[in-house]
Amino acid sequence: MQALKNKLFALADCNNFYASCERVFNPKLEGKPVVVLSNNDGCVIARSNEAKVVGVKMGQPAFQMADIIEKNNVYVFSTNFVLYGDMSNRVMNTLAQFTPDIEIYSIDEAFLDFTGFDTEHITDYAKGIQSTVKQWTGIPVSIGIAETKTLAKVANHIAKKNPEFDGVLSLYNNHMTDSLLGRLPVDDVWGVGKQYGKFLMDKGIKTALHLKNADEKWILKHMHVPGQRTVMELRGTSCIRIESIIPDRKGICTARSFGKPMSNYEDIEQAVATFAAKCSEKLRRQHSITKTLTVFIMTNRFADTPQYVNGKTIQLPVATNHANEIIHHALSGLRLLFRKGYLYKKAGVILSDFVQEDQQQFTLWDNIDREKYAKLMKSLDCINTANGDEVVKFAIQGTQKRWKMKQERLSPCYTTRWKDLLTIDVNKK
DNA sequence: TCTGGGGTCCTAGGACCC
DNA sequence: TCTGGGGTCCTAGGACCC
Repeated sequence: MQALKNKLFALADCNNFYASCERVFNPKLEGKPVVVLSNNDGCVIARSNEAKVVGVKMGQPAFQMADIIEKNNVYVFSTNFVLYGDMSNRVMNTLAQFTPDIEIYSIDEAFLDFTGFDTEHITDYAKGIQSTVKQWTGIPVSIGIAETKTLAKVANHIAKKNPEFDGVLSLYNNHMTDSLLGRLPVDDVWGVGKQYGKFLMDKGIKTALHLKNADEKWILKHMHVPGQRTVMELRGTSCIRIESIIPDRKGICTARSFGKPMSNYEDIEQAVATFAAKCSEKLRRQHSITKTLTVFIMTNRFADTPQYVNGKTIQLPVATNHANEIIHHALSGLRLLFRKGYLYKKAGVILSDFVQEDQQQFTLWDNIDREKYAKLMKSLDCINTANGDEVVKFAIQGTQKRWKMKQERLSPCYTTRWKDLLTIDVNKK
């Protein structure tokens, strides 16, 4: 493991990101409990602080909290990924102004390389970033600073949870570090999940400080290389660098639960064709072609009805990213999988085993005019990028979408759809 | 009635080779 | 009777992240 010398990292993380996005264009939500639900309006995936206070739990199924919602006037939203994606771009573009090297780690988080920055005034610098992001995008962020990414994560976590820090905390040369680590439960450390968290607790390693001081050999034995790296990082030795170039995906998956159970083959066929088309589009975006495709279908595992879960993996004769071929193979898999008489709840398509587009290997018997289809795909992507998803699509994808997910509480696409643009009455007081 | 979706990395173990 | 040792590749499964 190679240690990186004299590094300084910041982690900027948006507070309750999806809930905050809903608030930006809907000021009446300010100070009110707001929650955002997963696809299909299933579980809670984001909560404003006020929603946390009234007892809404992360991951809780929506139907189990009808009481809390009613009693506390909780505002509930379906996921609006178009809005969140656009807001994320705005936040990331703003953050990028403040460092030469940024790693967009997730939709609401970025690592910033602060190496070589003036450490004496680093907290003020971060406060400047925080207020700029708020002013330019309306999104509140918290920023943690430290010599390693893991410690920057810790700093961010503490800054977010303790109001006295105003959302910015630097652990660089901070004599409080160990006492703060001593108050942080071990499973709040980045890289320690549920399983390892429980395991460590059972062994008496209950806090981040315990983990920092744990025996390295023992950690290596039980938590392997990633665990060892976490311990090193807690000790201030940087092992995880900034990855500013987004690597190509090694697998691409599009899967959805249906809005209601489906038994009809044609409905599921339309859904699978749509997922396959979506996968191929993601694949083209990174200029890859795929050699392997998996299609799967399943019934509702929570329901008291006959269960069926199955998948089919297909090796493609020639690697491709053309929608027509990917759809064709997905549907031939589906035909083999489908059994009559079940109520299906979810289906999906997974692509794996990629090579670069320009490394295409043709076979002797390939009689498809690939150049022609490549042009077709280019036009298709062009039109859909300019005019919105699925403006042009394949007939097999259907127009009814009886399978479509439930989104009963969708907010407008304030920033990406002309008709959803807000109008402001300047005369009104 | 109602329970998300999309990724990554690492390890162990089996098959196979010389 | 006795059954090496080292390497690679692949896959399944388990852990993690958001």
